[in-house]
Amino acid sequence: MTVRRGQAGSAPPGASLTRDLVIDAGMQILETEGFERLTIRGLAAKLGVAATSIYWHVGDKQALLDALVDRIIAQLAEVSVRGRDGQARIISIASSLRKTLLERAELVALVHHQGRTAALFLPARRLLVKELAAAGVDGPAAPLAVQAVLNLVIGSVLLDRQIERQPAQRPTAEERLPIGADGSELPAHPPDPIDEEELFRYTLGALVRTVTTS
Amino acid sequence: MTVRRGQAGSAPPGASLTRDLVIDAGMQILETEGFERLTIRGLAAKLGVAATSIYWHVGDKQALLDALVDRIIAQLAEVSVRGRDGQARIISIASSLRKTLLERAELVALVHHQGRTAALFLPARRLLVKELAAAGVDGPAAPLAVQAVLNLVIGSVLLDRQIERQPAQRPTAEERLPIGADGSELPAHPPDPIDEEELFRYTLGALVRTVTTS
DNA sequence: ACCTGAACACCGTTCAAGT
DNA sequence: ACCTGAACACCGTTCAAGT
Repeated sequence: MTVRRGQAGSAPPGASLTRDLVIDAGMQILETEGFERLTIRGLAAKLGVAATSIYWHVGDKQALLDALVDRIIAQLAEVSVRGRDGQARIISIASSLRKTLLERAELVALVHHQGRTAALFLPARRLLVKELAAAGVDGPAAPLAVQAVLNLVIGSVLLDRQIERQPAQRPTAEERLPIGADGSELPAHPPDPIDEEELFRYTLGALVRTVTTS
Repeated sequence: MTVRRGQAGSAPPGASLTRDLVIDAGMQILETEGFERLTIRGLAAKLGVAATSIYWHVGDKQALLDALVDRIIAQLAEVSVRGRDGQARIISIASSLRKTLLERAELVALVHHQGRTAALFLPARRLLVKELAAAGVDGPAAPLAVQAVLNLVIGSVLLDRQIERQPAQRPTAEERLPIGADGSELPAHPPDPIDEEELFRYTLGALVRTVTTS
């Protein structure tokens, strides 16, 4: 529990600015207005102080982003495990992680952009190593299997975010050709919009089956 | 073959500015100095014209990025196919695509950021649909399998780029704990740096085996 | 048709100066 | 210790004006 300031406007009198308050306000801008709108000057205005005060409390913009990413990673650290056998538990870890990250896909994109993906995935990595060991997977193949699952998750989240942002990807002239140049009738895009959830489970299932039976 | 200007400095006299020349120069900045250094003003300076001339020839910055992404997609369209049986050919498509994209990972990231990933993957998608059909995979599972392979590739490329950029991800205090709080001895990061190529082939193999035997 | 400079509304950042 | 305004070096973009 930290002290809260008002949603907008200048600061209430009596509360002095702290590093945490600055980062709180930055997080709020990030979530409500998006990354592009997060500026030092805008952040200062929201707090009712001069832009240079930000530098005193948290440092330059990179330091601000580092602090925000630290907070995001801490928020997204929880992973749940369910299921009886090893396969089900591994799939449950990956699925719950994906679900959590999808709800904050913009923040995940920022974490990734700042090069902190490994830290974001650390709790899930620990769980996966444990579950794989319990399922009898060890030796040099184990870290490979863990990373394969994590890659699947982050790839899925990063792609899903793009699909949300750009529901109908702008087709170029070439893509609008009704029939392939070779005479076949291959549609340029999947005929039905693909269920990303189903797609994820499909690949994950294939991967986990291989991992636990080799 | 298009007319080329000098590497830097002002334009040679006699050659009038065209849209293609502007985009050429933009591409050059993108490749040699990176996305962050690509500015309208810098581009104009490189061409020896006023910044406002860029607007006349190609439009605003979004229009410039669109044109650059179109060109990148055209450049990266080639995909090769090798191998006798269906499994080998599908793996060869995915691997060659990954290799091509990895050589231009920064440009791929831009394409992805601009929401044009689907267009980038269109030629590979066509090939995959064809090969899967030849391998006897059809029905509603086919587009799912195709997209699963493509997701694997783009995920691999986006992650690999991050690893290149940030060889040692900045560890937080919590990550530096030598031993897990539960008493187990799980290393926070994979003990050996993972071979991304091997990782990719591992998941791809699992996926293709599932696709061609279900 | 093509190109210009001036201007506007922004950025991040530094720094000397205040209290 | 904490906060300020002024200033610097940038951005993208618009627009009236030139030829």
